[in-house]
Amino acid sequence: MGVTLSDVALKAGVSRAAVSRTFTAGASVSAKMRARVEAAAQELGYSPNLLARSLTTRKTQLVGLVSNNFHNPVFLQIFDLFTKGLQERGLRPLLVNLSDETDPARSVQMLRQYSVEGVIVATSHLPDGFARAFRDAGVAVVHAFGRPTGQTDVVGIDNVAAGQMAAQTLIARGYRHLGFMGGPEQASTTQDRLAGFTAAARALGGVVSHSFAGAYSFEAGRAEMTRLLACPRAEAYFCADDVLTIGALSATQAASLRVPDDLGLIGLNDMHMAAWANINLTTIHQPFDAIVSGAIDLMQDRFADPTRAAQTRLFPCHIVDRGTLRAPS
Amino acid sequence: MGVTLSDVALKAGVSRAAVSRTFTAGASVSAKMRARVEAAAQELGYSPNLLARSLTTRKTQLVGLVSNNFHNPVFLQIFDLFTKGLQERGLRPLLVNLSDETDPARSVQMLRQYSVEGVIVATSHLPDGFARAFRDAGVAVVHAFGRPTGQTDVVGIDNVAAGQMAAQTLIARGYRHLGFMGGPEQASTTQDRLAGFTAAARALGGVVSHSFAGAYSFEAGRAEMTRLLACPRAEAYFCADDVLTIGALSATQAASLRVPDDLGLIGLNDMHMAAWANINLTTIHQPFDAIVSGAIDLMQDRFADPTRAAQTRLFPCHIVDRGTLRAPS
DNA sequence: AAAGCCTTTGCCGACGTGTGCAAAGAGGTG
DNA sequence: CACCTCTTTGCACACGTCGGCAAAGGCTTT
Repeated sequence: MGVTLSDVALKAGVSRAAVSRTFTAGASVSAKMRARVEAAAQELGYSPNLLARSLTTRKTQLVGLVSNNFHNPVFLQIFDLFTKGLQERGLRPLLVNLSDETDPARSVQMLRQYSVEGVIVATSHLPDGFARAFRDAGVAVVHAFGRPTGQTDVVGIDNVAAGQMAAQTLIARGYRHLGFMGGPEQASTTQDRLAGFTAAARALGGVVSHSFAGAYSFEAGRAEMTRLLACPRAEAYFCADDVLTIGALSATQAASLRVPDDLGLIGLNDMHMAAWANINLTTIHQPFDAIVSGAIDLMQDRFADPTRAAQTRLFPCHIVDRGTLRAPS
Repeated sequence: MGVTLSDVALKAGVSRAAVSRTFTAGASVSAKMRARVEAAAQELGYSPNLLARSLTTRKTQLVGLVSNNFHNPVFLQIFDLFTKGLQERGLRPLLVNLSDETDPARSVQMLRQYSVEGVIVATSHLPDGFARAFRDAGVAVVHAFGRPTGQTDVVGIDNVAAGQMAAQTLIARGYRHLGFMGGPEQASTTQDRLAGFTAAARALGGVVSHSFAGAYSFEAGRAEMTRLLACPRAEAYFCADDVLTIGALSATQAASLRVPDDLGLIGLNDMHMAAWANINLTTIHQPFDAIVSGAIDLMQDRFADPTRAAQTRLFPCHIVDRGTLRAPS
């Protein structure tokens, strides 16, 4: 257990440097030497210790993958894409669960202790000082699904535009009294989507009301819609997240209202579940694959040039028509 | 960037060893020295490089968290529990997505190169030679949700017993013609649940048929149930996974059958979604928290004693009654 | 065959940290 | 004050790897 460079060198009867060179890309080794070393390595089952290597190369290939939302099913898709994308590029994700109890500062310190080269934060809300702490330490940090600040690399969608798109779609389908159901009020995604939605709806002659669910979760969406249905209600609602929308849909069905005839619903994300036949949500598709690979690209760009200015990459969304909105009139 | 032991030692005017000792638990340092070093470290923003440390201590605190199922929403719950549990104990999960394209052998090599101390495989099917490769390398490996083999540490449930429980429950509710819908036929979980289900049902005078869905997914469950409903059907089905059950439920509703009056359904897992009001699945609860912390315990036990015999820990399940099965007669 | 060039090889000193060992210091006892 | 013991400190080496440097080797050219 734990066969090293020296063991291989000894076995092959060559210097340790020769072995090192056969395992480092772009080093000068003759074919004969390479074959000899590889034979010995094979026999001993050697492969280089990446942690020891990182000590001299200063490259760990380690990346922090940080999220605080392990409840919204959409994040499983996101983790899937990130892990695959990182693996393809030879990077290794160190997964950090930044749930409410855990102190962000501790996570920052931990990731620095492990010499991660980059950090991807997949959260709508970036904890205070989080990005700065990494920047100061020379660690590339990319905020996926965040709000552009000019200070940090951000990849995601234009949430204001997404809100506008929702409003335009509802108006185009003949709804006039519109409602917005957000997630937590302080979430930047909620704020931006609301701003775009309200502005566009008013510009098109719509009437808008809004409210917030306590979390981006099924239960919160269901509870909030249950509350809304007790009052005079809008004709259609834009819910700022699919899982929220599914909750709202459930409340609507419980109230024996028919969707989309009695009430229209449009979500945002187009997570896999939105396409399930018993859910069948009309929703705004968020291009997760583009966002994820864009985030990794941006991180690698920063590896190459740590001093470049912060960059923002926003990808366009589009409507996916299913069963919770009536057809265009 | 990258302040080291030497920097702190220089600043504090002490030896490097003194600094090292202030940051290693259980080392002999006077209070005065500790204060002095900590002040210097604080000022410089020093914290020890864990990768360099691991070179001498041979402890990385790194753990591989391996899964091949990033589609079943239940795994988000599982990742949540694992990341929290590992973090609490000072261990760091390196997340590996073992999807079909990626070669298991490469993942093994990668994890060994990063000197992980342990590997948790959260999959019903363990790739061939996976466990052995780690054992040979002296890496603790625990198979969560696996089938006991005696070769590897396994934590999970008794799937045969779970199948029996499903059968007993259906019989007790007055169903007599029973169906089993598994996931992929070669999955050990499917095989064991089927075996238990069939044996118990027959012992109680039930009549059993069975079939398999192509995957543990909504679409596969829906497709398989759609097929089943075209033939003479059973009175109630045990679906070997909640997400499969939800697919089956969707197919049943599409066929305008009422659940549980026309058809009974029971799932397995009791994932969060099973409790959603518009799903409301009667299902067998799998105690994920116990399984996850049991898996971490077993891994740490093996850190302490690498030579101990392989151990199996199975936790009991229980029925959670909701809306897809009629009440006991 | 000698000279010149380019490739390949080995030596040695990093990288940032832990730890055994011996020296130095502190504190108590006679 | 001398002696002993226990704690604290510093020195030096080790962990597994990379890479600069110079020596050695191979090949072509004159």
